[in-house]
Amino acid sequence: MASSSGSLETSANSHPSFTFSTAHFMNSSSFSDLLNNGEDENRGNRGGGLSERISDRIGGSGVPKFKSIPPPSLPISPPALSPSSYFAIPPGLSPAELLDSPVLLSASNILPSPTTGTFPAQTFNWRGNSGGFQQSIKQEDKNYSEFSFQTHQKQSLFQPSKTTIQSVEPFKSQHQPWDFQEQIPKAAVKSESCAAQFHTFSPEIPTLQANNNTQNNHNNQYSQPSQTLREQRRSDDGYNWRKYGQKQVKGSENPRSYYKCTYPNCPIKKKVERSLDGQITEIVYKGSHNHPKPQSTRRSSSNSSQSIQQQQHSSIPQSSEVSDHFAPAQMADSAAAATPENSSISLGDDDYDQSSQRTKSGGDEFDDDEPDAKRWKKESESEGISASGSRTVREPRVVVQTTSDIDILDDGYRWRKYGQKVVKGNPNPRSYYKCTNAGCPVRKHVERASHDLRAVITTYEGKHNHDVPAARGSHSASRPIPDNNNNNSSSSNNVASMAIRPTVVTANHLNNNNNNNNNSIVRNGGARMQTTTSDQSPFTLEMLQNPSGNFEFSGFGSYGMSQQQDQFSSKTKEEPREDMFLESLLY
DNA sequence: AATATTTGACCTTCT
DNA sequence: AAGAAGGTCAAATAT
Repeated sequence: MASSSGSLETSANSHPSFTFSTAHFMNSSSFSDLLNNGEDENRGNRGGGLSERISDRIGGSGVPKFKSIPPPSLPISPPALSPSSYFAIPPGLSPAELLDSPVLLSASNILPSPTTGTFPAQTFNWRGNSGGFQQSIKQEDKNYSEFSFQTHQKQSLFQPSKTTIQSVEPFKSQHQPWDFQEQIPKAAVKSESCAAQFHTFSPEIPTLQANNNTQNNHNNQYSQPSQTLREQRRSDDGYNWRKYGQKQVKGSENPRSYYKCTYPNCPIKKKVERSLDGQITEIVYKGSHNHPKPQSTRRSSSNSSQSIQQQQHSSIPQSSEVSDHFAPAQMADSAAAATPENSSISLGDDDYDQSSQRTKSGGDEFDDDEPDAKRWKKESESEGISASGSRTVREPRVVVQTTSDIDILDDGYRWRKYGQKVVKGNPNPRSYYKCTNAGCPVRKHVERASHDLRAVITTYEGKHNHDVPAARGSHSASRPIPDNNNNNSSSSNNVASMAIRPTVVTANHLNNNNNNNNNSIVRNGGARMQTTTSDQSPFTLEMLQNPSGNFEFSGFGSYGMSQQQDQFSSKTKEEPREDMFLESLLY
């Protein structure tokens, strides 16, 4: 969900086993730690931190430079973990098997998304070393890792908002499971899409394994710089990319290249770091494609859009099964667009279909790492919200709604998550959303209070220029049209005139905070924002937990598997989870 | 000529 | 407030 990060990683040193872990959000301290770790990750500790850690993990076997992101599993897993939160897959057992296993997700200590109330995913640390190859898919969303994997046919899947796939080049001679045409072998691929929420992932993991067996040969190619960059760019994931920048990032000798999908208006971007010898050390996807994969690629037809379509279709049912909170329209959208989030870790086909990002995840587009604030700013500029600077105003991004990046918030409007970031002063990630209505400039971001995870702070920016979308859920239908920001005339139109006075508002159990909250303006990078906080108690974390402190798995199921929604599931359709867990805090 | 890449400058955010 | 860092732009250059 909104902010979760997940990881799927195989480490060279580890035994041939897979470890799945769930984030333990209930423990605020650990949660904070987790977040902090994530933040560090974003901050660019890439330089040494990760490498060192990796080296440690690999036993100093000379894992070359490979930057970045620390294995999410570490940070995510608090020392004192409930045995139930982890489980190892014995050698010989493939992830696929696990995926089909009814066992899986024993959600524990998971904190629901502030916006959707859905549970952030479970961290999914997957370590395997078939041959000492190390790779990882992790989310940079640092916060919670969420990695989607199918536990059961009807189990929900989680996908990382940001997914990173890392591999260590040193293992050239060893098994290298994934055949990333972009020389990904020693690369880290992560998705920054912020969105990611419940996504299907099932097919991918198995594929990875399969590839593992068949792609050893390909590994060699990675070490061969013969392939031109252009070829690589076009082939890697089936999409066409245009490089628009390159920077030398601090802490690494490897230059980082910035790419944009060449498809018109496609918002996805990716960052690729290559070692001096040209090998990719890290790939970070941000956002999601709003179009199908180009048909013409050097890839085999099997990898073409058709297969993608199929893949997507296959995932849709799962999504629907899993997440009631996704509206039909969203589901449809998800089907139409091949997005990292949707494809999740589709490392399957020879291409790891996207970043498979997430998400974040990032979902996203954002990232984490991504200076969401910056993005926020820039997007605002592009939409004329607050143009500043001499730069040319960019056109509004074309946003494609996907199941992964859209949330229907309790305020009745449809929101698309476009970013997430851990902001200073609060280890909890702030999710960024924008109204999906075409041309509507309203944005909002939601974050949990640093000192009370149950408290959610929602900040609105702008004013809707349209009515509340047709109700897709019973709630919004009957709900009065909220006017975010504008609950009351005085506050509505002129946010700027509002006094900065954060207030705690008790949200209605069903309707929420609806923005009727007392809005207060909060400075946010110059942008005027209205902050609303909901305080609510109907739902508490405790309610979600079983006596042992873990969330009942059944609770999970309710989110996505049943149309009959219980309190939760019904709520999942709308963001009111904010209300659900609310208790605001602001000063 | 069209398209893609390079690269220095600019912008924003964070410390 | 200033500097550092990351991200993006866009003119210049290359293919």
